[in-house]
Amino acid sequence: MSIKYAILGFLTRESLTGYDLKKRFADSDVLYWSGSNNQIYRSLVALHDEGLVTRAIEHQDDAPPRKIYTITGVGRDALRDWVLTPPEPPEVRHHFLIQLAWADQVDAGELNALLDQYAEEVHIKLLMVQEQAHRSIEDFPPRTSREATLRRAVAERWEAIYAEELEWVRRLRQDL
Amino acid sequence: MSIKYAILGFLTRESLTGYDLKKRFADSDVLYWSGSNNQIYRSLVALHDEGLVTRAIEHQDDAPPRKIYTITGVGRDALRDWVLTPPEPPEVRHHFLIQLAWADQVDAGELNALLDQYAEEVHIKLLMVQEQAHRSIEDFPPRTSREATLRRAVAERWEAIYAEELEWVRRLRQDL
DNA sequence: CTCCCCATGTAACACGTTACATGATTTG
DNA sequence: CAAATCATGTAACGTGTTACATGGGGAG
Repeated sequence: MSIKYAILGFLTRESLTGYDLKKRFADSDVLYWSGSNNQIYRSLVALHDEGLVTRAIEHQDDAPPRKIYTITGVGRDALRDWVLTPPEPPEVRHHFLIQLAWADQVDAGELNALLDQYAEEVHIKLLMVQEQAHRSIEDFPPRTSREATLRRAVAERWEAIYAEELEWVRRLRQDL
Repeated sequence: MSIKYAILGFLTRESLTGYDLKKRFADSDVLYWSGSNNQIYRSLVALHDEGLVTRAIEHQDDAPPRKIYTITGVGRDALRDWVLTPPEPPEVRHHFLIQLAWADQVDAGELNALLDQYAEEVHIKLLMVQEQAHRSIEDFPPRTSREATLRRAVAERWEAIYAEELEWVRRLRQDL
């Protein structure tokens, strides 16, 4: 369920090398994969085997050859099919709430410090997704007004997730 | 980062068998692990090796022996230490937002159907976490008022996550 | 001269899921 | 009689992370 479609998504905008894709993933918090070499290069090989991308090899005498991947018609169809697969609710791995659920054993000072630390972390995340949203719109301006609406909605949702988390933890801090 | 502490958490309330723990995980959406046999039985062996739990074997002639696990003092300390480890923001694997980001290729009818399906799924999740929160409080009433506050805060957060997701998708449906 | 960027990839490990395997007792 | 519940576990697989390995070019 899978990074492969995220790669195909990027390739709809432009042809890219594995290295380029790695940077795209590294720059993005909302695409939650680490984007490690292993995953990307393996996925590209698989996508190529399945005929969803083509590979152009640009030989360079003094450096390793650049392999530039381009999405195929079949690839575009596969991406479209994936977009229409039955949607699932987000999987939220909320470590901190599990920690809190067993936090009655710690003393008040430690608990406050924990909440403050958490608020700080969430705040950083919020700033990051906000900045990414701006950069994304600058770097890849939407081509249709519908795409603009969708992209705005996606960005808003990510911002709201962290903004609401931050409000919640601050409220809890007050309540205790 | 890890299921082992969730197991220790359950064991602070009562001694349990692997099978009991499996049910606890299966009943819980917020503890995001599947709670498969493999994970639980392996974790229990590891916890036992580390001295964080003790194992009492209750032999039964006609059935496999029940192995009842009890948390040790060392185990309680380990759990307490874990609760105080630096908190991290939630990891949100938001499949659907990735789908939406590339959804400009589908037609309006399909997109609406997709959003409706998604709203339905999220609604179901919301009902589930609400029901779980009630059951949890009935089955394991909090022992201190501080624990009650914490448990309420945790439950509220889970409900809010899905409630806000639902509002968001309904708003987007209107906007399109 | 060192560090970062470009550009490729492999190997080992950790984590998690599904399916397999066994067998008694209770419920419909 | 079939299915679910109790109770244990193993095997195979899939996914994802970290670390390893190589090597040229440019910036400070």
